[in-house]
Amino acid sequence: MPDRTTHPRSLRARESVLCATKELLAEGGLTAATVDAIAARSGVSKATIYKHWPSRTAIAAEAFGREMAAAIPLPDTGSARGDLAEQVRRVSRFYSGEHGKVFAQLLAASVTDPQAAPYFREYFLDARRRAIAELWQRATDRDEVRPGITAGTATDVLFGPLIFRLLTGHAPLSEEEADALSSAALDGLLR
Amino acid sequence: MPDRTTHPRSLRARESVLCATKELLAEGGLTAATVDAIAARSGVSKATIYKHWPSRTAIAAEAFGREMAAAIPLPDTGSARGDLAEQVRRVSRFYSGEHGKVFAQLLAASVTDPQAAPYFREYFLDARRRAIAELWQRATDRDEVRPGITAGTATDVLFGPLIFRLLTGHAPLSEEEADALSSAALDGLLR
Amino acid sequence: MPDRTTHPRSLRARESVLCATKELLAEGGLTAATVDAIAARSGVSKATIYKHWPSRTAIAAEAFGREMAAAIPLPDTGSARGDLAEQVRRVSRFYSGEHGKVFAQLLAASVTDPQAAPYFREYFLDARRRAIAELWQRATDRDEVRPGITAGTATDVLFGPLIFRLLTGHAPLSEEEADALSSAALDGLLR
Amino acid sequence: MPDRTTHPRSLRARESVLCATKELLAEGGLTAATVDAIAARSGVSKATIYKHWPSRTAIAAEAFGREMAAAIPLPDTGSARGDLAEQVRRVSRFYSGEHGKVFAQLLAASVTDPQAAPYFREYFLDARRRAIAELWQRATDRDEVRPGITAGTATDVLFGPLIFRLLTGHAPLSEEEADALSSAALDGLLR
DNA sequence: CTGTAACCGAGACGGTACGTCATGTCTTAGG
DNA sequence: CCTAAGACATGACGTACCGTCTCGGTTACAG
Repeated sequence: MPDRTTHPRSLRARESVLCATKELLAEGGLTAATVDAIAARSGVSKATIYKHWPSRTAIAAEAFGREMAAAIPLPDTGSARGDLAEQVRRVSRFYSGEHGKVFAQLLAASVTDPQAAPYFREYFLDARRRAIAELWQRATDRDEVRPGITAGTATDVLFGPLIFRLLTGHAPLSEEEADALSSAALDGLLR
Repeated sequence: MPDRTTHPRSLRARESVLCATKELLAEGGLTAATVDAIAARSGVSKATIYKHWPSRTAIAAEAFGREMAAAIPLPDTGSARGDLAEQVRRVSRFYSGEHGKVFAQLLAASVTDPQAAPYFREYFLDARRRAIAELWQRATDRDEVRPGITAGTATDVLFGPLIFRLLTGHAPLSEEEADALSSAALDGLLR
Repeated sequence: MPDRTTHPRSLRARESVLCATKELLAEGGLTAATVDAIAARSGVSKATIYKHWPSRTAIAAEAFGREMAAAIPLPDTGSARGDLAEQVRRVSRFYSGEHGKVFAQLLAASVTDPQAAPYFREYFLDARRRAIAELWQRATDRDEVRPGITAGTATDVLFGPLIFRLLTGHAPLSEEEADALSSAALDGLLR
Repeated sequence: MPDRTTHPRSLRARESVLCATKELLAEGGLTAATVDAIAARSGVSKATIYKHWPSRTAIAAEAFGREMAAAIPLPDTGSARGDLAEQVRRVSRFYSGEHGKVFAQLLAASVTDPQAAPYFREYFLDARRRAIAELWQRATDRDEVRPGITAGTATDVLFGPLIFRLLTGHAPLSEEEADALSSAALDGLLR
């Protein structure tokens, strides 16, 4: 976890590193975001980098996650079903774009690198899950959900399929496919 | 893809390599299945190995996939819903065990290593998907499925959530959770 | 040493190999004359090649030596001094050309590869030494030589410097230099 | 060329490598001085080694050359002829010993490996040539040399024959032979 | 304003694995 | 029987990136 040092120099270093990493990720994916490359471009030394993050994957997760934080705003269509379907569509679109590749690489790297997993979770999953939980709460309040289904279950049933496809590439991530998936899933989740 | 040479020496080499890899995977996961380690244990030289497979991940995918091929037999409970729920339970159990870790590493590695992806697909996804497609066909024949839902969609909605949890570890893969997921999913997939 | 098999197939194989090697040497020096390359170009299998020669260097020595056999004809200027000086000039010219590089590589390889040394000696040194010995005999007959100097000594004093320069490249192999060397050497060898 | 970094860590690494290489050369000749072996024995990683030297031959040249630097002290017999003859005898003795084999391997390797040639030249030839040039200067000062003969020519005529014999092994390097060669050569070089 | 202690950049380093290359041996099938 | 074709073990190569470390110079803050 970031130690959020408040020393001004530390702050500057953190900022430079995250910015450089963001650029490198955009240019060549996770492969290009070598620690050496990050150090070279950011002007921050490797020693300093390792004082702030436990591994390269962690840096990448934070850099990319920060950038993506507001990339997918929560929809508000008036109905829970509409909101959730729209959210699936948006996430699918995000995954199928250039960013999707980096996201997949990051997720894959987090499997291998246990030190980075918390970063990935913090900067990607938690925010996303909280967002969905909010939509789910709305739906619950409107009494649209089937009884006994938790927000966690709903999230996994709705977005797990997208992740699955993103990682294996066994099926497309088009809008139609996203709708088909969300439609099937929502039939089981909502009344 | 394997060239399935029928040359007897090639066969022996292939066999040794896959067997050694299987052992290494069992002992230390994908990390331990180094090309050097595989070469050392199998008695097959690195040069020969690289004549048969494009990368270490490809070897591991084939070795592990072959072993896992019959690990999850198709259930036959009499009803489509029962079959699919049971299959989700079995896959979940598989993922949550020791093998699950290796499977996750393999899936993650396939994201990074494009040369290995086809191997992973061939030895894991395709067989599994065919199995599900068969169950789905049974269900269709019994007129239990909701109209317009393809076997592919069903597969992803049922198993995507498991994969999602396996990779991120954000939620457990217990039997109860598996049932909760399959129950919600099946409500949307079947009549 | 070549076993000079007289079986017609063996002869054809030998011929093909030597010819292919000659071409490869001309194109890319000793480096290019890989056993695999020789086998591929000659259409003779590696097993057969190794039945006729003990190592790649041996093949190259024979192939190149055969070609170079008549490359430097013995001069006949009328005087021993003239003949020897001219011979030094010719050998120097040979060394400084494209062939010189290959010759140097071959000599170098023979140092490392003891199996090839006899081949190198047979196809290069012996013929050359015999030629010089002949010139030396002529000189002796004409009573031009200083007493007590053998043909062997003369050969080494005359040509050793050229070889030295060829190998280390520390000094040029121009005609002037050759004349300077032969002049100095001959002053010590002849009356 | 060595970068002669004054960084203390670099110095330590350089020293370890050269020392380990020296030992390996003594034990098994150039063949034994593998980069892997050097790295293993010196405790310096291969990556670091390749940061300091362009090739294994270069390391060997420096390590061996440094050791041999003072192995052949310049004689001072009072006369130029005596000095030079004695020097030829000493060099011949050096070549004919155990070190001679390594020297020959090194010279041969420098032919093949152009990156190592400068190292070989720097650590062997240049020092040696400078030494001879000094003797030659003494001789010139005493007015013992024939006119028009440079130190370079003298060096090659005196030592080329030894190198020639060392490499091809076509004739012995005994003391008598050395004297015969130097005698013949000096008759042509000095008054 | 200045001393001093923390901090930093630069980058060398050991380590581990990678994927490639050429050698010389050995096997198989075919003429 | 000898061959072409080529698979194989061996062993070294040179490269990449990781994460640690050492060094000497800066910076920031306290006295």
